[in-house]
Amino acid sequence: MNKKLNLTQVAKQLGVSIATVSNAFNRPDQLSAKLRERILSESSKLGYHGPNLAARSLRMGASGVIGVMLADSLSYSFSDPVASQLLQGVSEVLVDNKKQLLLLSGNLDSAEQSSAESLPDGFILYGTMKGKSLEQIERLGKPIVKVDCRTEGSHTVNIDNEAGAKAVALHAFTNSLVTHKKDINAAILGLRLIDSARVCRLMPEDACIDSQEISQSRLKGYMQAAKHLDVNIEPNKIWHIPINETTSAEQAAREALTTTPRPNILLCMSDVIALSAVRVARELGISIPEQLQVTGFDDIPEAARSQPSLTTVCQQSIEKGRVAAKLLLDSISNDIETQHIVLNTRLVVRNSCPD
Amino acid sequence: MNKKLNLTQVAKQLGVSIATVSNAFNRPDQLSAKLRERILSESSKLGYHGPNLAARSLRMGASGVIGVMLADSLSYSFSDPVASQLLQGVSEVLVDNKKQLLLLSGNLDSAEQSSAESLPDGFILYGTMKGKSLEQIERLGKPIVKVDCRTEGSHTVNIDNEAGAKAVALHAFTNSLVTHKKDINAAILGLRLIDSARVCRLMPEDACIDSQEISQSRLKGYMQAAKHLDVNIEPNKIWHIPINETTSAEQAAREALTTTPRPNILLCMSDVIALSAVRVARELGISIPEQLQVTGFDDIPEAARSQPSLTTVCQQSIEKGRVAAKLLLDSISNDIETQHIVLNTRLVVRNSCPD
DNA sequence: TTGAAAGCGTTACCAT
DNA sequence: ATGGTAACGCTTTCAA
Repeated sequence: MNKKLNLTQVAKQLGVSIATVSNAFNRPDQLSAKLRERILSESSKLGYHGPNLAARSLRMGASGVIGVMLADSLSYSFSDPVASQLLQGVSEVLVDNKKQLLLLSGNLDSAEQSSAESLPDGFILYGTMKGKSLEQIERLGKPIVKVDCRTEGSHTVNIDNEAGAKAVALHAFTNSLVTHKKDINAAILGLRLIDSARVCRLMPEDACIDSQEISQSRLKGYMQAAKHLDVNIEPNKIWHIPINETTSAEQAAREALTTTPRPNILLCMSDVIALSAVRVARELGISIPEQLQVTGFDDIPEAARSQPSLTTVCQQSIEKGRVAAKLLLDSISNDIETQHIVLNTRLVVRNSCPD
Repeated sequence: MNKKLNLTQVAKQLGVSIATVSNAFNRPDQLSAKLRERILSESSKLGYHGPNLAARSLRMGASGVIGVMLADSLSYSFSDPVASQLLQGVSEVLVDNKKQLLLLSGNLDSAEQSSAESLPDGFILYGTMKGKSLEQIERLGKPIVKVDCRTEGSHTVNIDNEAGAKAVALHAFTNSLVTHKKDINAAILGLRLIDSARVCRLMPEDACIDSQEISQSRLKGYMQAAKHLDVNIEPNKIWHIPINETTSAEQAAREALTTTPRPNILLCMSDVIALSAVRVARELGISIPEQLQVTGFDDIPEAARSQPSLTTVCQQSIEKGRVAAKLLLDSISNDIETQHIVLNTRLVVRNSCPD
């Protein structure tokens, strides 16, 4: 087996012209079907499986590779159910369209990405980028679709966080008033509300900060529901959790559930947080939903499986990925005008907060 | 902003030589630190963020990109907790070493991958590839590390499936005999034991087939434990589940738990299956662990969180990914001799099958 | 530090 | 269908 085989050598071996071999791979219409068949099968036998990507993309200015840049570290993203679902949707569409998937993390210092940003024909940016990677990518002038990040200049795909949060809070509140006939004492377990690496409660001045769009929208939705029913939620009933993982979430839940008077409603900004809260409640001997109602956000698969199953807001993460990928592919090939897509959310009522 | 900027133009703009700019990016030692600083910052200002990957890798024959090829579809892999954990470990190491991650799926028909296989400097192959993609990749002559797939020619990273399965089965069996003082009536919910797309029981002749190495090893482990305690498990007590997802798993569990006499031990070849079985048991009003012991395999995060939590075999998926990635990087730079790494498993005893 | 030039594998265009 | 050739952007070598 020859280690390196290129078009020229293959053409020589097969006794045809170099252009013809190239055409066999790229433009079926430029030669007879028979010859094409022969070239394809023979060259495969020789160990040549198609044009070298680097050379081809250097020449053509396009690679067939799509870059997905994640605001958090790659490694964390794989462990996050919501990011995984997004990637699931994205990869579905990319595979269907024979595009490759290059994963980039947006939290790297600088030119740490070796220079891989130059390869993809377009980018999906998930979350809000911190460093200068965003700027670098934008300057490439290639199509970009941003997901879960509001912005003017690029295509965006978002969900209606505010409406979703409002709906689930309203459900919990009215449920408490009507079914359980008791006063509402709600706490909020919030995700990334302020810029701090620690679990902590908000201060009065934090309540109006616009740190991370998504969480602020959800908070706004909760607050609208509260206002609607004349419920009061003090800043010190709102926890900030820096990262969507069980350890931080459990800590916050433990703090929240050991304050007096103890909250009887826990509005959680993610399912991971809510499931952690349910676990802490069980540890503390608090019964759900009699003594405590817990709501989530996202509707990750585990929310339906867990016991008690979780009342939450379905945000269609997989579909979000599909939509983003389709939009990107479309704008790579068609030069369309900037789109801002907003997907609906849906309230999913389950045991942790039943009717 | 100029859309396309290359080394030559940048050099011209900065009034230095093209070689010097190249050196600024690739060989800090070839010029003064001061000049380098200036070039880096100035060129970034101009909108040039480093050499074009296609050109660079064409010239150098190396791209800094690592390909991870998954035997199942990309989209499925993102939904599978074990695959996600592997990717988590892999990406950790790759990021640390400033390598990029290109995802490829191994179940595509043929040259569907556009030709992206030519880009990576090396490959991690996860699972047993079906099509000819494997062959194609092997012919590239680039370093390959195979994970969860036994083979001679390449580096491999595996776990000791047999020992793990034997340990967990022994635990369940002795637990039943000693703690619950009852006879053992065990069924096995197996993953991909035969080549069929449907949930079904094994036939006597299936029991000795070598379809998919991993599952066969686990089956062998279970059988050794059974033999050791003089327990008999007929082929019709062994279910085949074609894919590691809850729907198939629930169906198999339902079948198994409605046979008479009803099994009091369910040995499941994955945690996803075991958690499904636990759910079905609850639906059917079967109490765990009194009436039924369920064991899993993998130790995915949800196994610890679920209620009842799951007795299982920890296979260190994240670490497996790390090890594979390190081995690959090592063999890319050092030309080492073929290694076959086997990671240990560990029995994790929890509520579904307590002491 | 520099300028010049070769060459990585491809595609696209030309005239044949 | 072919053979020839320029160009894609880069790295590397060599002599200056």
